[in-house]
Amino acid sequence: MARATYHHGDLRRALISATAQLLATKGPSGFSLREVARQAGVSPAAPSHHFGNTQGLITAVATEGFERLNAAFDAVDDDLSPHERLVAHGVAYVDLGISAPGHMAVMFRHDLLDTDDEAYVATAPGAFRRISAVVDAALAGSDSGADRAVATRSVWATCHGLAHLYQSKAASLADDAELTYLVEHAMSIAYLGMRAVPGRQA
Amino acid sequence: MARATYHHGDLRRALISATAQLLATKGPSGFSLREVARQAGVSPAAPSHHFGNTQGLITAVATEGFERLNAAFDAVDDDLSPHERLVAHGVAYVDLGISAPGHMAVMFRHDLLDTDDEAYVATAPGAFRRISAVVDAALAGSDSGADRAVATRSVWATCHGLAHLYQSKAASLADDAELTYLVEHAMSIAYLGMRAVPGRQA
DNA sequence: TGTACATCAGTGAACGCGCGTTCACTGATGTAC
DNA sequence: TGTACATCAGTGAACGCGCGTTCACTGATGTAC
Repeated sequence: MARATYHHGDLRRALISATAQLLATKGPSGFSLREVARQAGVSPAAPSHHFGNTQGLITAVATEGFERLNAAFDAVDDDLSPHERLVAHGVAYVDLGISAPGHMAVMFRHDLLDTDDEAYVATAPGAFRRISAVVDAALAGSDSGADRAVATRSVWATCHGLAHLYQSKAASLADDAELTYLVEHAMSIAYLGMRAVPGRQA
Repeated sequence: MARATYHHGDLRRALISATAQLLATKGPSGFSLREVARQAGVSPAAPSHHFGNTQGLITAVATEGFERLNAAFDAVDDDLSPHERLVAHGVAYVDLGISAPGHMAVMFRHDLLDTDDEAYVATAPGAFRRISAVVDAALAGSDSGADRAVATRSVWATCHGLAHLYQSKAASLADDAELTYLVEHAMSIAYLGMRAVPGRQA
């Protein structure tokens, strides 16, 4: 990856991409600033120049991951039923784990992130808010006694757990299609279950 | 932590404990063999002597984690209803995340483990089998169309996600009691949901 | 009970390595006139 | 259009550090007689 010019052009983006790729293949433990620089074909000092330190670079990757997740959520068809929308959001979540494993690997690693970073703070909470809205819609019109905050976190945890187990190869899933099948059914179980919680009248 | 004798007595156990504690406070990225040796008050070469390398030590911690998880599952009262047993298993799972965060931090980190390790192989799959049995019991007697393998993994992922979000402080849970409350309701949602899946007749 | 000796568990100094970060620098780019 | 100069982006050598692992060693333990 030899550069034609002395200046790179868009080193910031190149470093983020290289980091995501490195995280996907070696995981956070196998990651180093020097290795990223090597992969980007750039001197060892260059990453510090752009991101200050490791934490800054990891945070930039995580933020990009949340941007993609929010975009995927927003791309879900408004005309779907609440049930279908919940399923679609679950699928979007684990799809990110498939298509951007490097990003996913650090998005919730608060030990590696600078959680005060401006761009991160502006992006990350949006994902949770979107899930929350979908769960609200799923509960609307039912006489379910389910606590909305609880239902939201339960859905979130289920998506997160599926993506995580897939990523750690702990779920012994044959392929990506099986994961999609799995999350679809898991979201249906969540939908049916949260609506079936006995209400006040019951 | 000065030793009275030249021989430690039970260095193997001491190293595992020190590792678990270190993992709980600094996470896997902040862990090193030398630091563990330091915490155990032992020379830098001692851990290698017992576990070969980092992977061996981490695998021993993970295996101990699975032993505890299996024991907690087995301690669940047989006389409970299937619904209650499912809830109790979920609680047992996240309780391990609370009481043994260091163990939990590595139990599914296949990138850090030697998954061919004899003790690990003898222990780890048992946890999944126990959850599987509880889900089977929860579905028994219903005309649910839910795929058992799917329901099992969904339950597993939900527990895993809750424990993980709690551990990474991503779920902004006030305290341990709130996590327990959360998992109880999440398991109820799963129970009700998996039984509500339309069957063949529907 | 006492002695000799084999085995075992942990030592500690040493090694080479990759790391993050620094700093004076230099080549490229953009702007003013 | 051409020139001077300021700004910017990335260099590359150097630093000190903590790491995992090695290896000859030594102190403690256990066993045989």
